[in-house]
Amino acid sequence: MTTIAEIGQHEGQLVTLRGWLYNMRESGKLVFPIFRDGTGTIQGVAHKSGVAPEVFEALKSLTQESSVIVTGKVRADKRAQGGFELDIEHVQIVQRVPEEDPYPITPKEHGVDFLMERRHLWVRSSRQAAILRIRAEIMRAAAEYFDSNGFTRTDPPILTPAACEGTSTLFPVDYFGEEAFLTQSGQLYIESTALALGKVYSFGPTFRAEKSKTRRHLTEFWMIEPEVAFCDLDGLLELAENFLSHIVQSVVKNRAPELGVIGRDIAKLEAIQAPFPRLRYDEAVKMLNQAHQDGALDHPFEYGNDFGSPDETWLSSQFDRPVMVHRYPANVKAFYMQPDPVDPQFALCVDVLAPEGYGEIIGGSQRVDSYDLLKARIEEHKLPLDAFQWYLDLRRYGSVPHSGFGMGIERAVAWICGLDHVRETIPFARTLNRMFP
RNA sequence: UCCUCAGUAGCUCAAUGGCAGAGCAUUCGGCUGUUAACCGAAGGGUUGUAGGUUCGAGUCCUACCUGAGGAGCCA
Repeated sequence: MTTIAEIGQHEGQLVTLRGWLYNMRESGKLVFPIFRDGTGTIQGVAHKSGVAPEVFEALKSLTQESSVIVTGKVRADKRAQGGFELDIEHVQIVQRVPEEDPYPITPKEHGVDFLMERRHLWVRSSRQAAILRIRAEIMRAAAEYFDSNGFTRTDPPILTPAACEGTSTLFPVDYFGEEAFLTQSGQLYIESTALALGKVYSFGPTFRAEKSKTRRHLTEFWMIEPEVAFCDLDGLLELAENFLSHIVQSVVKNRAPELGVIGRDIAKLEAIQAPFPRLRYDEAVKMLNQAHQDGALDHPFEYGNDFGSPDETWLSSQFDRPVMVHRYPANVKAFYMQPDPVDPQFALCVDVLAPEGYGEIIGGSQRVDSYDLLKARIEEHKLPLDAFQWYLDLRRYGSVPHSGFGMGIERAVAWICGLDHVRETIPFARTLNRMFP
């Protein structure tokens, strides 16, 4: 018993594979069934004269996605896509897909709606399977980076009593007759574990009931968030660039075959090495205004605003590495962000924009550490002070400068894989119009 | 919530207001090296729903439904 991924180690040997029929071509007394087993695909070959009659008939009768156990000899062949072919000797059909109800996803083109409606089957295709393996590597490497750099993983609750930021829309749930919400970020909770353990991170699903209909939005997405005590904005920028470099280089090193399957330009990923370019908000605004004058952007940028989606897309396409834009105007950013002591109009925050036009994948900041300022901010934003008393405790008892960021896994996967929509980056995407399957 | 576009065979798409079509998939037949194989044949339709205009509507009009792309908001 072996797998297609390891087939190269068995050249000339008789092996048994367990899997499914991916596609089949025939030519007279020859059949070319292509098998997949979850680790890859391989083409089998059988001559009518070379195998037992019942084996040849069984192969000819196979329908797409029928499950099989197939035995054959591994042979290197220049004509084969993976370099190897299987000379079939025997096949056992585990379950044959009936032709009156054939597998619906053919090797030809399909529309988005059709495929999303059959996402439970679509994940079997080579391309989707490769994306899911790369996603898994990104998640593994992300956790590995923190685990091996002195961080402790502390998981925040998913059911929460109130909004963390008070702005985004939350999904309400009935909690024994009281209203609770699905978390939209673990940040406030890991600020408290950071003051307990020093360097912490959280990694889990988050939920936002925003009615966003774009290629960058899901209502349920995974976020990895580090939070570090005694860390300022400069320390956070360094953390972000080292973290991202580690993830991308891990994917290049460990998932090269999958990057090949999806046709990703590996040279672009190899260039993702720290340090990353850093831009103050002011400098970014200058670039945007110049771009508008040059006709690259339709609308002039108004100083003091947050960047719009087209602005981010343009900015991020100007660099071959992620660009870190820092010190936005404080009034367009969240209430918990520390003002810059040099000029308090600006917040000590950062957005990391992925290159090739992918835009924001990380948002973070140094947090307000003064009790009085944080309390004033909560009141200014008309947030319920009572609900934030526990959060204010973190500034009552041993407050220290601390910083953290959040990275959306699906946006990172979309960028690293070069995809044009985040719906393909998660096994079952939850979007504004789709909760099925 | 707003703007734009789309909905015809299982799938991807055609059809000037005038006979409902093709490729792929499926079934049958042919082919001893196919690479989204190819060649021949067959079956397969309440044109998203409800109204309206017209001698005649897939096509024009109205409303609704579903989906897609974008804006805002965000990761």
